[in-house]
Amino acid sequence: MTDQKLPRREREKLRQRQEMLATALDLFSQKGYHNVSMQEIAEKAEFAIGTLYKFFQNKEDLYKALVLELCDEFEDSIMQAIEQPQDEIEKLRSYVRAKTEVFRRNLPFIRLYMAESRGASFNLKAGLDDEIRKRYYLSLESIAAIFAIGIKNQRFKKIADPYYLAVALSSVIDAFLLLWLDAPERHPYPEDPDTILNIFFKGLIDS
Amino acid sequence: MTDQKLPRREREKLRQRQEMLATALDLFSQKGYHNVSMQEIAEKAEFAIGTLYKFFQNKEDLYKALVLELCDEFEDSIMQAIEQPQDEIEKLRSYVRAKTEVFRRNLPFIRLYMAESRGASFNLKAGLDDEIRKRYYLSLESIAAIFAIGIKNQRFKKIADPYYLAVALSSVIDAFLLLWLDAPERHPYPEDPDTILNIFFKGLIDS
Amino acid sequence: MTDQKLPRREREKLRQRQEMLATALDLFSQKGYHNVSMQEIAEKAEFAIGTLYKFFQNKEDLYKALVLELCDEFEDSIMQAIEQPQDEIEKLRSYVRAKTEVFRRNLPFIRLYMAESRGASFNLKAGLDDEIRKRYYLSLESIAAIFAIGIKNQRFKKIADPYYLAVALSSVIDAFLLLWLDAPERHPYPEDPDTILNIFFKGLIDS
Amino acid sequence: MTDQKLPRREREKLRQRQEMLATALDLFSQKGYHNVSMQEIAEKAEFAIGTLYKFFQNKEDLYKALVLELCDEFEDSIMQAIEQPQDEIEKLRSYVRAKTEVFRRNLPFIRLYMAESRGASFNLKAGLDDEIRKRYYLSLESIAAIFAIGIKNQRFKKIADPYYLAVALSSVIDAFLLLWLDAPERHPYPEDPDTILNIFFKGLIDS
DNA sequence: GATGAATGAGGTTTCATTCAT
DNA sequence: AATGAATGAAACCTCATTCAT
Repeated sequence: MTDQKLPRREREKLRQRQEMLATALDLFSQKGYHNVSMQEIAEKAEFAIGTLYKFFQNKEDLYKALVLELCDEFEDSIMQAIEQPQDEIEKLRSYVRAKTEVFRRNLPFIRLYMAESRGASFNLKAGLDDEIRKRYYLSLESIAAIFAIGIKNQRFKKIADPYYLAVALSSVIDAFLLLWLDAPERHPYPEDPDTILNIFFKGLIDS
Repeated sequence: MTDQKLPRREREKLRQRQEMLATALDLFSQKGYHNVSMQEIAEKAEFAIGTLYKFFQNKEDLYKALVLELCDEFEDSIMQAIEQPQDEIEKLRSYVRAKTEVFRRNLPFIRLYMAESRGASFNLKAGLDDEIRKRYYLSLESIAAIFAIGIKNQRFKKIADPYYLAVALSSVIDAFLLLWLDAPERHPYPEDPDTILNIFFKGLIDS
Repeated sequence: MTDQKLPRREREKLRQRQEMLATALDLFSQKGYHNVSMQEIAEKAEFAIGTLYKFFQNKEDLYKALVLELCDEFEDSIMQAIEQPQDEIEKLRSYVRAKTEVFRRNLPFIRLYMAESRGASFNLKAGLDDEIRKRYYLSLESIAAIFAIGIKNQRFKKIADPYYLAVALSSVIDAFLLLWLDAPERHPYPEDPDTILNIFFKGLIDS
Repeated sequence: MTDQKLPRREREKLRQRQEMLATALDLFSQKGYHNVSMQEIAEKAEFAIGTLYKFFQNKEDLYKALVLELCDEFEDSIMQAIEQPQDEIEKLRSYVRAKTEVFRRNLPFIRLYMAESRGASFNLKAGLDDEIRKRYYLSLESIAAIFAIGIKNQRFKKIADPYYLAVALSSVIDAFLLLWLDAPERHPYPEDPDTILNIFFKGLIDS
C-alpha cells in the first residue's frame, strides 16, 4: 500500500509511522489503552518519546489513528470480497470467509475493534466512536443490499427486513469468532461458511 | 430485595453500599473505568472518600463488586424466564423478552457487561473476566439445552449444533439491542420477539 | 504501684490506661511509631478508638506518656540500686547489674529509650526529647558523684573527670546490651559486672 | 571525588543526585524519615517531584541510598586513619581523631546513622539495618585487631577481650560526641584524644 | 529534525481525629 | 460514658506532555 512514488524522505517517515502504530497496537491489545504509557510505546518501538509526539499530537490521537487505520483495512478487505461478481448466496459465503480471514489476520486488533464497534467503548472523548460506528453501519448496509437483491430475485424468502438479516449475520459471525478467540478448543470455529449461513438459510421449523 | 428483618444499622449500611455502587455504575458506564476517580465517585455519591474505602478495599474491588452483582441480577432474571414450564418455542420467546427487558432496565450497565463478556476487557488483573465469561458460557448452555430438547422433540429441525444456535440467538439479540441503544430512531427495536426468532424459525431459502 | 486506696472507678480507669500503654508499647517497639495506627492499638487493646482518645489527647500524647512512664520506671530501678549503703566499687557493680536487669526486663522498650536518650529521636514535636535528656543527664550525675566520692576517698585514681567516667561507663553498658540484643550468640553479654568494670578498673598500660 | 573524566551529561546527573541526597539528608535529620514528604524534598532541592522519582525509585530507595552512601564515606575515612603505619597506641589516637573529625563534618548525618546502627531503626523493610550493622561489626573488628596486636606485643595488658575493648572505645567516643552534639557548652568535647584513651590506658584502681 | 530530561497535575490510598448515637 | 462510622487532609507515585539541546 505504501506508495513507491513518494520521495525517499516521505517513504521513510511512513515506515516509521507504521512501526509506531504496530508497536502501539501490540501493547494496547495486550494491556489495554490505559495501561500502556507513551514512554513504553516509544521504548518498544525504539524511538525517542519526542519523536512519537512529532507523529501523533497526543496519546488519544495515536489511538484514533491506529483504530481508524485498521478499520479501514478491515472494511476494505470485506468490501472487496463482496464486490466480486457472483450470485447473492456466493456473496454471503465470501462475506463470511472474508470476515473470518481478516479477523484471524488481525487478532491483536480485534479486541480494540470490538470494543469500539460494539459499544464497550474506551470512552475516549467521543469522536472516535462516531467515526467507527458510521463505518460499521455502512458495512451493514452493504450486506443488507445483498439480502434485498436476493429477496427481489426470489432467491431468498423475505423472512425479515434485509437490514435485520444483515445485523443478524454480522453479529453471529462476530460471536463465533469471539468465542473461538476466548477458548479455541472449547469453541472450534466452523471452517465451512455454510455452517453459519445454514442457521439462516434453512428453516428451523418444518414447513 | 433488602431484607426487612436486618437490624436498622445493617439495613443502613446496605443502603449506603447500594448508593455507592449505583453512583459508580453511573460514572463508569458514562466515562469508562479509568476515567473515573474514586474522589469523583465519593463526591457524586455524597460520601467522604474514606467512607468509600470502608466499603470497598480499593477501586478494583469496587468495580468487581459492581459488575458481579449486576451480572447476577442480569443472569437471574433471564434464567427465571426460561425455567417457566412452557414449550420450547415459548421458552425462546421468553428468553428474547427477558433479555430485552433486563437490557432496557439496565442500560447504564450494558456497556460494562458487554465490555467484560465480549472481550473488550479493561484488563483488570484478570479474575473478573474469567468469572464473567464462565457465567456467560453457562447461560449459553441453558439456551443450547432448549434447542437440544426442541430438536429431540422434533419441534425443531436440526439445522445446526444446539450450542451454535444458542450462540447465534444470543448474539443477534445483543446486536439488535446495541444498535437500538446507539441510535433508537435509526434502529427501532423489534418489539415482537418473533421478529428476531423468525430469522431462525423460517428458512431463508425455499425448500 | 497502683494505689489500693483509690475508689474502684479510679482503679478501673488506671488499669485500662495501663492496658492501652502496654499494647502501644508492644506495637511501637515492634513496628515503629509511624507504622502503628491508633486503630491498630485500639483493636489490639480491645477498646473502641474513641475510648483511646478519652485517655490520650492524640497519638503523640500517648507516645509521650508511654516513654515517660517507662523512663521513670527505668531510672527509678537504677537509682534505687545505687542508693543502697555500700562502698563505691559495690555501688558501681550494683549500677551495672541494675541497668542490665532493667534492660532485659524491658526489651521491647529499649529501642524506644535508646532512640530518645541517644539522639536518634523520632522527632516528635520536641518537648519529649528535652524531658528525657534531662533525666538522662541527672542519672549521669548520680554516677559521676560515685566516682567523685571514690576519688576523694582515694579508692580511685583520678584518671579522668568523674562526669566523663560516668558517661563512659554508662555508654559501655549500653553498647554491650545493644550488641547482645542485636545478636545474642555473636555478642554474649558479660554476666559478671566486673568484666565491664575491669575495663575501667585496671590500667591498660603497665605502670 | 566526582570523576572529571565523565562526560558532561553524566557529571551533571551526578551533581543533581548529590543535591537531592544532600537536601534529603538535611530534612530527614531535622524532622525524621516519616515527617518528610517527597514533595518537600523535591521543593527544597528545587526539582520537580517527577525528577526525584527519576533518580530514586521510591522514598525508601532514596533513604537507603542516602544512608549507605554516607556510611561508606564514614567508614572509609576511619579505616584510612587506622591503616597508616604506626604503633598501636598511635593507631588508637588516630581512630579517636578520625571518628571525631568525621562526626563533626557530618553532623546532620549522625542522627540517622545512630538511629540505624544503634537500634532505634525506622523499621524500613529490614535489609538496610542488616547492611549497616554488618559494616559496624566489621569496623569493630578492625579496632579489636589493634588491641589484639597491642596485647600480643605486650604494649597493652590483657584487661579484657580485645573485641570488648573495641566495643567500649567505640561507644565511649560516640557517647561523648552525642553529648557534645546535644549541649556543646555543658559537654565540651575533649579535644585531646588521650583524654578519652586514658580512661582505658590508666588503671582506675591503684596497683 | 530528533532527543529524552524535566515537569507537575492528578490518581489511589491511609489514618488521625471527631461526634452523633 | 463508651462507641466506631465518617471524615478529608495529605502522603506516595505515575505519566502525558513540553522544550532546550
